[in-house]
Amino acid sequence: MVPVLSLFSGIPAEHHPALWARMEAVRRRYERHAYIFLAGSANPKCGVVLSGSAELIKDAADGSQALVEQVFPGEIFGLAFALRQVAAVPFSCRCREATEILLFNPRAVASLEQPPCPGQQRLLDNLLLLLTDKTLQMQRKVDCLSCRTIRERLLTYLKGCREGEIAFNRSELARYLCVDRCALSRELARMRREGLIVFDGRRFTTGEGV
Amino acid sequence: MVPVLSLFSGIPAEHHPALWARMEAVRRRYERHAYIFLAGSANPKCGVVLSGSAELIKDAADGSQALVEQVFPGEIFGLAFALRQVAAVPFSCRCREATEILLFNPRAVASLEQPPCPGQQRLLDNLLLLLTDKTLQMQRKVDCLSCRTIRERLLTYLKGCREGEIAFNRSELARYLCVDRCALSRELARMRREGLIVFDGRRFTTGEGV
DNA sequence: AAAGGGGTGTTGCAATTGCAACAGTTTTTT
DNA sequence: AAAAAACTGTTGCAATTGCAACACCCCTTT
Repeated sequence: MVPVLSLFSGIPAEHHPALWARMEAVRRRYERHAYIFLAGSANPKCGVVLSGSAELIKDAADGSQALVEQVFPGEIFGLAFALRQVAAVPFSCRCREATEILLFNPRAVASLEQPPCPGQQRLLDNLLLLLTDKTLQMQRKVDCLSCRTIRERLLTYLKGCREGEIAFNRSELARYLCVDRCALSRELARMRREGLIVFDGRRFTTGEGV
Repeated sequence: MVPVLSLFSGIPAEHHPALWARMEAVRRRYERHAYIFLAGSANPKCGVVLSGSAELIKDAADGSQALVEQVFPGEIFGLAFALRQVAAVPFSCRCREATEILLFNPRAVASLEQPPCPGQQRLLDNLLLLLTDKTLQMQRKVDCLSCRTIRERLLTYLKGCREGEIAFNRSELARYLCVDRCALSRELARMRREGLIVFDGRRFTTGEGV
């Protein structure tokens, strides 16, 4: 249970059992390609990835499946929707591999109506930080999508990647940037030809380095 | 100070002064078109609009100024960036009119290192909800930008508007959807001709009603 | 009355993109 | 080993979009 650290960080282990109960936490296993929830679900729970990984998929009218984001161990998903008890989540959550998830009700953590458990305040604080990071991550995505050309989107995306290795394969990258895979491939070749970027598989280097 | 309600909701007025001190809150007035902060600023504070309104602007390489979002009385901005002490905010914040802002340090609210003031826990809770709403708002924007054609972007945007009246004028809408204003205008006329939507100024009606 | 600023709609043209069809590669399954 | 599935790159063509230039409207200022 190592990767839940960020959620429980700073909370002594002896308080965890009571908190789990308070959170209405449930542990679940899913197989590869299994759906944790489908678009349109009401009142989804919030999830933390314990092991494996998942992806949030938004189905478009034209049949394309945009990749909202990927979720890795220690990261959460669905927090905002669970807190606001949204009537219909706008995306589906699918496991990319065999995956273990901790589902819980964040409203129970935020609720001040019952007397707080030891550590609950700290848990709330951790939730705030996790949501903050999600917001920043989403902001980076908006930055990418705000660009009008594939080239700018790509450069903006690469600027946000510290390491040379990106988290997506080609078709995933196209779905994340919401562009046609073939057009992305064409533009990549063009940029390489112009000396703007160097890449091999998932490893990218821009002209400036980094 | 009515519109700050969501931030201070549920907290008795007698606790406000101590909380203000704890938050390092400062009240500021700005004129129309004044900048509250510029893109690239470090460690920005978080703001709540007391009166007036502001907009977050992202400057693109090509000179276009995308409209990240608008902020109205009672709403916050910059929360995630302030909480994470981001080194360079990716957008500027500019007042759309004469505006009063309450600037504060959300880290002081979230900090558990000092003994909490009365009401601080509730304030933290309110912050979490405000950030949640921002996240959902951002999610709607990503939904719009995930669409590849102006028509789909527009329909997605309109679906998210309960009332018939939208919050933007034409050029603001184009900047929000990250499309050329003229192309937007052209597409609007086309959709009207096809009977897809009816509109007059800021008032829109889609084929299905709503 | 004239001038300036800001918002809106129209349109021709060039550039970018999506689409589709295809081929090559690697990986997984049978 | 053969077959199937998945990923990647290429390219012609049609559709959409951005750009630029223009005209019109409304309002405020000079």
